Amino acid sequence: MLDQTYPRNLRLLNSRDFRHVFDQTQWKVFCPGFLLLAAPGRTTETRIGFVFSKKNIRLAVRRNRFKRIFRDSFRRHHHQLPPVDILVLAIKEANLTNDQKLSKNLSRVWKQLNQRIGSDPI
RNA sequence: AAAGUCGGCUGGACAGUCGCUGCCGCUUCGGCGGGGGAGGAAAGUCCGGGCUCCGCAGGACAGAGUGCCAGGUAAUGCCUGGGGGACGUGAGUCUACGGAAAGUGCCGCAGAAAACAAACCGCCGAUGGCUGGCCUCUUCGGAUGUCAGAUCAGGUAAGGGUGAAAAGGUGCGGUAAGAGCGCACCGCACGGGUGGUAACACGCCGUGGCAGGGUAAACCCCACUCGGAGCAAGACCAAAUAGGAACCCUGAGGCGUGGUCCGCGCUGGGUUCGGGUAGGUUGCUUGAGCCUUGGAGUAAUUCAGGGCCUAGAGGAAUGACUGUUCACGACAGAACCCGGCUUACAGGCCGGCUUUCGCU
Repeated sequence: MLDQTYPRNLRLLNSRDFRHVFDQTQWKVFCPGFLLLAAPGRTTETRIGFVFSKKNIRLAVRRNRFKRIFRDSFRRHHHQLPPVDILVLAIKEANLTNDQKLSKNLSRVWKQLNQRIGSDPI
């Protein structure tokens, strides 16, 4: 049975975690509307965090929705990924995408991230 | 039935699988099970409170807000009822609704004139003058009277015309023509009376021929209200590092220089305490609460009895997928909590009332 849960230790929890990813960014992956930054993990787990500003996604409903789609996809795929810390940034084009497009893109995104890490190891 | 108007409700449903989260129970501390988990606007943050801290807010000035009356409320700029005004056949809707007789500013175009009024066209020309006819008188120059004409002085504001607005309207009298000039009725102002808690109303009485443009969401004047900051408020626990205080120990110590000693240079260790950063706990959901029955009140609301506990996260949960189904699903996500207002909103449902038409 694959581990598809999403407990607390798979999330970036405080500003130190976030600062770490920003300062130590080693891999980047684009996804329409979003930019993923990744850095070597500070723990033995693969972790994820979000920076969605009101400036880029105006409605709170849409911000929540995108996070949930990301989180759900992440909990299904995180077992494929090495222990890195991932940060998802929303950019202005996030307004142009929608739920279906995003969830479609995501399985490709994880694969792409895995390749980047494989070709440029820690 | 159609059109309209006012008010209220609702905001896909069901099942399965995989997740998240706080609560309860069990636990071999790995987890397992159970039952909770966004809104009518959670939104804008525009008002009013509770709560917390600063503080103790007395006066003056400034500033902001409110502005018909009564009631409701913890409170309000909100709500309910009432009054005035405007709109609509009507149900109803709208109303920032104190003061223009304290002062200042502004008022396009048109028009003769836009404010201690004035007089373009028009009307009149009684009165004073001018010209002519006639009567009477005559000192033969004229004088008096009367009639007519022109309209010089002048009178007038009814009519025309301009405008949103030009010193109230209609009628009769009056006059040279006119005019509140006089009178009647309507309107207006003031005083009184009656009704109403009051705003205010009156087919009531009296007095006065009669207020003198608009604009105060322009300045302003008047009356009333307002201490400041906000849950990142505030309270508690508290590493590591640096620094501080007190006490104790050492000062023949330790480190450096040096081959070693002397010498020279620099100062240490321990315990406790308070402040306090990261971080954690709390504030954090039982409340001006919801449902229901009955009473008071036109209503807002309130009183009494019974029942219920209904999100509480924290880089921030409430989601994803699959199937069935229907009217194919709008606006939109809690962040200390309430009461309002405002704005957004696919559909659907219910009720009151009005107008028109049809039937009995």
